[in-house]
Amino acid sequence: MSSKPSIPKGTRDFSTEEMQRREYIFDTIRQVFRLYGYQPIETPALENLSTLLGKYGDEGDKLLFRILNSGDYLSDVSMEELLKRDSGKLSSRICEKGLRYDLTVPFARYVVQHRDEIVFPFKRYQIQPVWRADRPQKGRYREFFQCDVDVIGSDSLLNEYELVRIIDDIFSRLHISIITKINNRKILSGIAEYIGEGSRITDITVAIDKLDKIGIDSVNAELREKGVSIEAINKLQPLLSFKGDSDEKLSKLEELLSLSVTGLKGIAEVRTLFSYLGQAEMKGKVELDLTLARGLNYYTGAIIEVKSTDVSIGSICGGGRYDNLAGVFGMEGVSGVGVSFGADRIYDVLKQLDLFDDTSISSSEVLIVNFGESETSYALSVIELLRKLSIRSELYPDPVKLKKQISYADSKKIPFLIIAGADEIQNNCVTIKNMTSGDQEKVSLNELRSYAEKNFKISR
RNA sequence: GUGGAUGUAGUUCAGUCGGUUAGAACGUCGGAUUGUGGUUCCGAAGGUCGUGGGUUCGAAUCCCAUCUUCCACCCCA
Repeated sequence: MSSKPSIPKGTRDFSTEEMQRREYIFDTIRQVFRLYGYQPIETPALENLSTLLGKYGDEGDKLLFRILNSGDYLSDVSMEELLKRDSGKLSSRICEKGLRYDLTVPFARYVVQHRDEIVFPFKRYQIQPVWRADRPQKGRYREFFQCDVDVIGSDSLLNEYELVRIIDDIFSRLHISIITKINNRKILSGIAEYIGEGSRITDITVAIDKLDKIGIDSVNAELREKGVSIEAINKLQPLLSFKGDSDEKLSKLEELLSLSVTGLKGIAEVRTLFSYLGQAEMKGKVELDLTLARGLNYYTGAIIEVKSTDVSIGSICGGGRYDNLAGVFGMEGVSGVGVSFGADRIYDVLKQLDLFDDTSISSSEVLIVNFGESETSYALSVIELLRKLSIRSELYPDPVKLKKQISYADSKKIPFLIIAGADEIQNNCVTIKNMTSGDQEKVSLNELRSYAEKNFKISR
């Protein structure tokens, strides 16, 4: 009966080592968010399904984890409904809550719900797990952490600029080289208008989003399958094969889309954004990518996606501007823009590139050897002193063999050992062993404080 | 949700055609060394062969189901 315990598919335990690395990622991201003036909020893991459903398209609705009502959840369901076995309908009768699917929709809900308390423009960040009932793969989990930054209540393109700047700042601090791809939903609308298929923008963008992956012929085949006319597809071809830098692409676009008000507006927005970015000292590359569409149907302006140049793992950060999201919750005319960092994928990238600095992940700076009852009070006075100096220290809890205590320090990468046995106590000193070099020296209690301040790392 | 691969000690992996007691390396633990780790030497422990059924005199090996992980779609961080 006692089978090994396990955790649900696509979820993970994080070891102490992994957590220290993850916290390094979260800390880096959080520091940068704060540096740019964003403030944290949190929202519940559970949302009402009415908040979540219909915001991510049909596909998204399928991937929502639904939570069974508590108590006698079938009490209101008739036998007739049960016998119909319509699981879609039935689930809406017996589930009224779901796990959040991303942080943007709960944020929109938060903004609408707290509109009277919020000072606009509202700059917030949010670092929390989200859940998707997706089939797991590498870099794809059912529970994963997103780190969102958004500013809501401002139309200014300075916000887009700021987000791209944050992206560059974070990834350069993490030493990940990236390419930030930028597009604009208005340009995509313009293109759809230009080829005479204005109403099919979603089908068109989803298809051309795959250009990189499946090639131009397959994209055209998919468009035809979706019912886009051959004439329109032919008209689209030159746009898909634009060459040159972002400026050149924009100029060519401007000619082609000269009759589309929306398209021209998108071009102007991208131009402005690139002119801001031109003044910044950026580490990573930024480019206009007309094939960047992204699935989410709420983007209305800028679309942003970040990829690692060294590891292929899908996007590690993505986002854009959404004018209508708060409108879904009854608050019109409030525009927002934001991006989301995928902490778990960033972890995978750092891991694969061997970029974690594991030298700083020891639990303690100093281990004090435990010799037994009669030496304990001496050891305790030493550890009190060290901790007062903000030096991470631990006393080995059991008086086991010295060999064992030293190998404990070794395997936990603790850099210093303090040995205080009968000899040291008699001479009012301690023996300090440097675990890296193997050297050891005697230091008197009087000098311990200055020795510690000089040689031991102080924890923040 | 569709299609395909995978699973053997804590870890990475061997395991012949279905045949006796399932092996190795690393790691762990003990000893050589009663106050000195990371090197060396000696020794030991550790397995329901993912799980459940089936075929067979006999199954890690063949068949079915199921779960996990991974891959390609779909979609996405």
